[in-house]
Amino acid sequence: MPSLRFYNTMTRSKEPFTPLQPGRVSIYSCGPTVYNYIDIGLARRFIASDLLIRYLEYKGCEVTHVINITDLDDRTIQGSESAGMDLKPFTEKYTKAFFEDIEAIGIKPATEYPKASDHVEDMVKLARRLLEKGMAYEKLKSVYFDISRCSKYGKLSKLDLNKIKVGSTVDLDDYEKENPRDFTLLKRAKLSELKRGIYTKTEWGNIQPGWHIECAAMAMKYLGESFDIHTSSRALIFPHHENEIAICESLTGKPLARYWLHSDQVRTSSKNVNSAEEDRVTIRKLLRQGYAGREIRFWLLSNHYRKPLHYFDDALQQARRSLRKLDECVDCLNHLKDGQPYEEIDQLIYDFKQGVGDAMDDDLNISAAFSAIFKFIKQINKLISNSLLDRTGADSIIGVLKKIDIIFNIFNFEIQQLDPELLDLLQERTFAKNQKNWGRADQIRELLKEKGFLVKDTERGPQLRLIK
RNA sequence: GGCGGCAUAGCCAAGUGGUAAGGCAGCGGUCUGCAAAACCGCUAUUCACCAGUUCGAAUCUGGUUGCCGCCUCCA
Repeated sequence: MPSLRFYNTMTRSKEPFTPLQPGRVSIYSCGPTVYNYIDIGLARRFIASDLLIRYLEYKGCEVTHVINITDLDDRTIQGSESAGMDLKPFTEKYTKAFFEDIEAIGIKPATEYPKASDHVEDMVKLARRLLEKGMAYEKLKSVYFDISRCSKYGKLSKLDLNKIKVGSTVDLDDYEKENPRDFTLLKRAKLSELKRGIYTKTEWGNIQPGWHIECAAMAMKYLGESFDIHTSSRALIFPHHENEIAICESLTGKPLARYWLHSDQVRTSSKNVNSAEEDRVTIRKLLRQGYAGREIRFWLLSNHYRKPLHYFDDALQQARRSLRKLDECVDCLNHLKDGQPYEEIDQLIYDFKQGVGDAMDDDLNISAAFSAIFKFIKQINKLISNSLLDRTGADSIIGVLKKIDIIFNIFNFEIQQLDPELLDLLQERTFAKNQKNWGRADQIRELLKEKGFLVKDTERGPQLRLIK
């Protein structure tokens, strides 16, 4: 895949992408912490990795994708306590919700979804190895990573440890580290956790694994010591990914991931979405507001993954209207009967595929790819309105759109099956119209609207469109 | 204080040296009993500002201004 290039956070530049094994790509994505419903910020992260995976598959790669489920950490423990639930049913509830939500927005299931709670032993083993190597130390029954022993620490975030402000976002008094920059691998379980039975017994005492070692353990267990791509959001570069790298690479001496792809955040009125609870825009909330999953998907997809995406009131409405344009064209193609064969059709299709491929090869340039799609749609519409397309041509176009939609999953190719009752109403309206009984015709139009259908009078007779 | 990102039409946004893609909105037209939808057409002499390099700059260099993100156990 010489033409495919990704922006690698590690090198801060676009690099040609070549997988470790030709034709096979291994990807790890930081997963959700299952203590709440996912919001659009988190959803965007998974939309970005979904686009990446779909494009690699479109290019013929076999992709192994691992998304972890963080079901054992401070948030889930606290969340379950406030909810008055045991940890397991609590996290299971939100894990199930997570799967439902990503399915609703058309995200392909990952190959594996390892849970942190099932891998504590692997984490303890990692900590043990780090201690043996002298990369970690135990203090007051917690195990910390010793950053001073890791010369490459900071290579991903390019932070100069001597210049950062320590303690600006964390209360240092809570920890007994030798160096405030060291991070926790295993931390001593709290009294409340011991009472609830949420702890793991080790040679250092009863502990809770830290977040960084969770991802480190699961990534290496499922994808090996070195894999192709690590995806996540930019906000996690420091300290999370830096610490993951520190843990894994000081044990293996190999690069954990060869490419680091980070998506940017979703912002709501200049604030980070992960702010106050009532400000959180969850996928569930949007679905309840009547937006289709595919509309949410299209919107989340609509800006380049490395750029911030702004959420505003009309954003989803705009996405809906854009999709309508695509649907309308597919609808026309589906119903096309006559017309002249268009001789340049193969060239048109070839150029279109080329346009989309060139755009996506360049670090998944979605704007340029969508531009190519809408330009193509416009050309097709023109052919249709000039009767320059025959059934065979229409079929080829539907074929290429279906192919391209492997990447985007935004088209709707379903041919609508209408209820006979609706068809009767439509027929009655046509009859009324022929009788010039406008009152009755408009009345039926209203009635159909109440049933959720819009009447369109087209050249090939009246059509119904579902209002979503 | 440190590190990084961004600035292109009413809004979103592509474009890293050759004369401004695309979407939404707007306007004009076709169709229609009227609508709606759809389709067709139009809509930035100009890319935050100032200077420089160049035959040529949104694109490169220096500076200025404004906005945003991250900075240790919070995912």
